[in-house]
Amino acid sequence: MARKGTRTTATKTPDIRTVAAMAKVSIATVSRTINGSPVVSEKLAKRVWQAIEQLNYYPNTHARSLVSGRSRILGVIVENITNPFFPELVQSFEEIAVANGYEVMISSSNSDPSVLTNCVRRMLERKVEGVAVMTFGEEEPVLDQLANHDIPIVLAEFHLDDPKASTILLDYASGIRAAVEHLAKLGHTRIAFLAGPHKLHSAITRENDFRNAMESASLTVQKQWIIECDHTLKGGMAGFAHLQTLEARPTALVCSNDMTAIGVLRAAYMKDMRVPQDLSVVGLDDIDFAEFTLPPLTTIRLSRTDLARAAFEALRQQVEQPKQSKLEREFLVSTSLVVRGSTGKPPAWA
Amino acid sequence: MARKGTRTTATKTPDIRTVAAMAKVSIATVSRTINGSPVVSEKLAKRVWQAIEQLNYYPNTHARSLVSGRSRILGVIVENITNPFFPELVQSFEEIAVANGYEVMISSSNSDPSVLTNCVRRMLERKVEGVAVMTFGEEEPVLDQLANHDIPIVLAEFHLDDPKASTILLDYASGIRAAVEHLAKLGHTRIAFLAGPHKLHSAITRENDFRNAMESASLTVQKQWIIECDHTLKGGMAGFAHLQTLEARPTALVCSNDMTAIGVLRAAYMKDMRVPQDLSVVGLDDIDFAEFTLPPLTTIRLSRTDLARAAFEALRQQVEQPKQSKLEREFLVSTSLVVRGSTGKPPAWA
DNA sequence: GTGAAAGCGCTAACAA
DNA sequence: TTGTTAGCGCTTTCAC
Repeated sequence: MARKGTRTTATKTPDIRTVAAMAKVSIATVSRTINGSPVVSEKLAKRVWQAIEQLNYYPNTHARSLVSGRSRILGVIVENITNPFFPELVQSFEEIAVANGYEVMISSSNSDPSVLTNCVRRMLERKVEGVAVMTFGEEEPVLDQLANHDIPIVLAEFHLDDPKASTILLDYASGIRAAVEHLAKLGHTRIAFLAGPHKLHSAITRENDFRNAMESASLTVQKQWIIECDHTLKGGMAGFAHLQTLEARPTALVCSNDMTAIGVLRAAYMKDMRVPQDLSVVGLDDIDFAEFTLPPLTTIRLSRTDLARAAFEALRQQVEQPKQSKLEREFLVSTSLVVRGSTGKPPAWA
Repeated sequence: MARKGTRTTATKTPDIRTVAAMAKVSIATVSRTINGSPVVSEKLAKRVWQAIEQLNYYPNTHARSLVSGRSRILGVIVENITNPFFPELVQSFEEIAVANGYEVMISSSNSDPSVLTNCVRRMLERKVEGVAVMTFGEEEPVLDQLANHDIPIVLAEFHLDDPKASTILLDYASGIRAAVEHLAKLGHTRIAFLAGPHKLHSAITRENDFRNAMESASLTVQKQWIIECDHTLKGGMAGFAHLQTLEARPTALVCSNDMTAIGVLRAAYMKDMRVPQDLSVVGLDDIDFAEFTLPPLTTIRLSRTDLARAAFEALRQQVEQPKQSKLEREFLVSTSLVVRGSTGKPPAWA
């Protein structure tokens, strides 16, 4: 094989045998060298690495996975990668995973159970070693599928009573409290909350956290100022419009997510209301775009990097040294306030 | 890894033998059934599918790839998935690929050659059947790597003289011409262009297309109104600021990308200039956020769906029936104008 | 420390 | 039409 001056002729892709032949060792030695086995003598290892380089050889991961039983692939399921919340999450997860020698398989569920089922199937076929389900409330359909296969799984805000399953808890309370305190310090007392859809577990949590934060700040929550929106731009616009119909109006607004806040910004702009002079607005998530709105959005940051790190850590632990204790399978990700330009003192009339 | 006859306890994940045993057929029949071979009798096929379902069996793609020599994985390299241009591209590509029985491996180069090299290596190890390099101008480092491995590759706006390489050409001209005509029709004659960094091939193309469009519209291009920015928000703000220092000012602005336009929007807002009353602004890309700016951005849409479709098609053709002709390896993606709220009549003073 | 050889789960000849 | 069998490229005993 190693004949004829090892130039890049139109030969076949080199395999472990090609390397072994060129380095004049057995394929076992090549394998050991690649996998960093300490028993290989330096001399042979050097020859092997040289051959590998010269042949431009890459080990075939399929063969590797097949024989070792480990694919070193982790799956990530998000609701939709075009939702601005997810790209950064995916990116961080991938970086961490790759740095730790894992490959990542990404899929969007598009909030469609059949799509979800299908992408879990694909992941199972590729023999992923663990799956991070970052869909925030559409988990049910995959649970059985995954659990049946005894694969480690980590869920955001969802508890699964299975020793292979971990949970990531999001601590919205701290960020929401910081937001309310920030507003209170500016002089606001009339604070409204544009909630998310009540079918979402996380939306309800956020709303409750808001109530608690108000109480902590000795502020009164007006029932009519808590409005259920739907986490979209249009929802935010509608929420704002509804608030405008009220006799008594708030001077500040905390929104259950950034898109809602951006909707408020737009609706206010169209009504010639100035933010923050006439109305202060706070978002939640800190999507990349929050910094580019007019004015830049003050928001409660939910760090996607932290979330990704927690998800990866949860999975790795389960893969490498399964934790029996339920507590050990729980991870907490916190939130924090990012003050930008959409909050200020309340208007004079208030 | 001792072989223990054909055990079939519920503990281990079922393999093709398990299915064969349960369906009382040979593993070849199971394989044929799964792969839709027409020779299998209905009766046996039914038994096989039943066993598959009952066992919750998923074929192991690693074994499949190994023996068939086909991984059915396509690689996509983007510059950075958190760049708003890419998520939709990735999403579309994945949808199309999955619908056609391919899996997708996504990687970000982060504009770092060593990261890029590393992710190509990982793709090669996973034996991808083709790679779409959507980095728009950072291709060089991967070219040799990929070309040496004789793998189909498709590049955006980059020609590679290799029978395995296809190119996607982006027709900015049509969209830019539409934008200039739209502006001209509104009454603008004083139109500036905030260009991208000249090191980017595509930025220069866009600038030239703008000049041509102006000429076609019988409008004069003022040299001082063509400003090299850097495709970022800050760059757009700086470009706007520079324009303000000029004696003669434009009434409308075409930007080389959306982020630049958004920077202009912000800078104008801070200077209390109203868009579009005082200044009309046009972007390019139509990132998801363009529709959420204040005012919503009129922009030249570069369809990521079309781009994804072209990239997949190029790859598939090369994988399934390689095209020799250079022309057949070229794909064109066009652009179009999306009129929103950031363009209007020129101000009275003009 | 090194090599020979037995499979990992599957597909594709080739037989029957 | 169905079954038998030889590998795909690699890791991992087990000898030496």
